[in-house]
Amino acid sequence: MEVMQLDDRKKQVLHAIVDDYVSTNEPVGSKALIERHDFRVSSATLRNEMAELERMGYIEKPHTSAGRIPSDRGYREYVDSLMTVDELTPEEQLEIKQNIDESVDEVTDLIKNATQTLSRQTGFVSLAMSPRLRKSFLTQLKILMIEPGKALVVMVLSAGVVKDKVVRIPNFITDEQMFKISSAVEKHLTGKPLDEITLVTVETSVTDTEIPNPLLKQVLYEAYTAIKQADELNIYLDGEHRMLELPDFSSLGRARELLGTLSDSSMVAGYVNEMQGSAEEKGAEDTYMIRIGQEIAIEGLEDCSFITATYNLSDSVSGNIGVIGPKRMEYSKVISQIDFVKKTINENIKRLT
Amino acid sequence: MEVMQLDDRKKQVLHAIVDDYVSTNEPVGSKALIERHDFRVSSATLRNEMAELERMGYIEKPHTSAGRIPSDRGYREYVDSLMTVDELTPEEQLEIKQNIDESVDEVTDLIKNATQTLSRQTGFVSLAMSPRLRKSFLTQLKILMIEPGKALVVMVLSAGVVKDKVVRIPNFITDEQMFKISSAVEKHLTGKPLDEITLVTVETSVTDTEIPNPLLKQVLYEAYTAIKQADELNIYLDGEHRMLELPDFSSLGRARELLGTLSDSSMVAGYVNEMQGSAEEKGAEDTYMIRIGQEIAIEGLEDCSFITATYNLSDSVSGNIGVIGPKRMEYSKVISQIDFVKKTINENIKRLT
DNA sequence: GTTTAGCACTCGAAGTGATAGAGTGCTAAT
DNA sequence: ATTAGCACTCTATCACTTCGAGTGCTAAAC
Repeated sequence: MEVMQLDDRKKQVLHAIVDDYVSTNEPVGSKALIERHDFRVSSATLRNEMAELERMGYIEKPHTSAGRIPSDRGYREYVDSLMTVDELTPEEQLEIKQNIDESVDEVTDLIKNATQTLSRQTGFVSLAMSPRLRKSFLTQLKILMIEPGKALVVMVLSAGVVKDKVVRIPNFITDEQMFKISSAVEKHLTGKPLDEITLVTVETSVTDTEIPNPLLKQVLYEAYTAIKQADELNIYLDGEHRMLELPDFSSLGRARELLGTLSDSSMVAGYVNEMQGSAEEKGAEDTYMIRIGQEIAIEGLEDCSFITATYNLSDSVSGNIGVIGPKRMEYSKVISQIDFVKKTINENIKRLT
Repeated sequence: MEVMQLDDRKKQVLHAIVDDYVSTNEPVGSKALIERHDFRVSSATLRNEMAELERMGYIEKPHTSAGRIPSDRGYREYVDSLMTVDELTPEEQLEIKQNIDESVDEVTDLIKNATQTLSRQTGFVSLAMSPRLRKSFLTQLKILMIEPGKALVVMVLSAGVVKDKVVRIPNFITDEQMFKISSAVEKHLTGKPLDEITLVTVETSVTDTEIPNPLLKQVLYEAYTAIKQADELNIYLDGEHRMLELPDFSSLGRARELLGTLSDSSMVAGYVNEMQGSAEEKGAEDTYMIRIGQEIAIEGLEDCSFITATYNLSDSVSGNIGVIGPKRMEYSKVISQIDFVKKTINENIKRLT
């Protein structure tokens, strides 16, 4: 595993091996390589090159007398410097557009829709993270009485998103009291970003002395939980069953492990969020995040790759959309698909806001 | 396939065959049967009985030299007249209670929670249908302006359920106008069951002449769609991945087919709803619905059984909760599990309302 | 008339070689 | 540096056998 640049021919060979393995799903040998690509050298030479590539850690053998398959490092090199990403054909673009456009008034539905489309198009599992709203600020907040003991907190956020939550309140609170509380809280919190709102902020927003303090406190606490809940991250996964169609997971054991892992969606959500965080630190906001095989720090996804992109609700509010598929995938194709879906989402969001 | 009552010994034999097959997952032969149960006869006699049971359609052979497995009809007989359903043990009850009780303020979350628990306990796919709200009536309806061109319709229904929907409205509508519309609509619709509210009902609810008619109509139309949407049925499925653990679906083909079918949840929803409808016709409201194998009119679920029970939000508002598992399941156990989960749901709903 | 012992028969599951084929690494010649 | 050639390795596959559980049937026993 030396530290050493790949010369041009090695790059060519690695490129060819990845391409062939992706399309055939069979370890590729020196002879097959010669047949399908015209290298101007013999298979023996290729064998030497391949032996070297293996020593360098880019490819590996399933067993002695088989061809080579790319290692994680091989895929990484391929993704980072070998492949070229093309735009989708107009037909492919149209297909995606048509699948998404029929859509609706709410951003959530739009995203779900897009995620489903993405899964159908790629044949893999797709996922979407809800927008990270912590940077968005409150533009409205109303607490409506529903019945004695029950109220609805409605919040409108700067990104045009509406959230609400039913909360329980003391039975004695009257309509008028609640109206007063609601106005005071709204006045105090409007314009504040969600991540700056704390329980203290909420509690100090009402100075009314008519309402018994313990009751008031309880109402404000509930309002606070509603606000915090609006800030929570949600993940949406789609197309898990498609993984069973892939030869990569045709062994029941692998399939079981994979779907088991994916069934704990909160774990995946946490990981995506972490990835996003570290990407933002590096300032690489608007690009893709690609994790291959072992790079994914989730048990059960060692044979998968993970690609996500970022969609934007507004300047400061964004979410992720992406794909989990087998390592052996057409990276450039999938990336352009995600890219186009992301663009379509962004366009539609503009239409909705 | 004669029409004929089973005599006592045949019932005993069928009972034993189902029990053994369910617990061993292997076709059961005459010898094994003798060993495990003390019939006071020889294996040869059993063989004769089994041959007869086969002629009558209760059991079948996977192939010539194998033991017998129950047919759909055999399971049906077992479920209808052979098995006995016991209560869960206190420990099992406790486990379920603990899993559900940590729960929350909203009915939706309660149901989801219970459904997850049901899947974990049975090891099968579980499902829940949202409450059928068409018989519930509106107790409140408010239309809140969010920003020019956008409003939130909030509905409170008799069963204590809150629904809302963001709608687009003409930009020119002012806050005061909207308030007038909202009050008029609310006044007119309060107390009406959802299924009696039509577009006409909504449109005739406002007689204000200040607002230009086309604008008014558009707002009312949007309000109507919001109400109709509240009425929609939703289904929630959980634990699909658990099916891969079952020996019954260890052939990748079957597993693929099953999960593919389940991924179209609206199809399952439609079927459950249909089942519920026909059960209500027969007046058998408060019992279980059990469908076995081919009885399920959904392609891809031929090897499954389908058991659902009914939970109640109020007298006239109910939903379903249940399980989809392999035909080869411990019916009595699963039924008591569903029963207990259902009871727990009902209790918790009382607490919430 | 029902029950039972006995037996020939069937069929899948599991094990065993044997063979073919793809691929490799190495050596020696170009 | 490249290439031809060859010995070697390993898997996949297929035909073949064996084993055992289970059946249906017949004839005897109760």
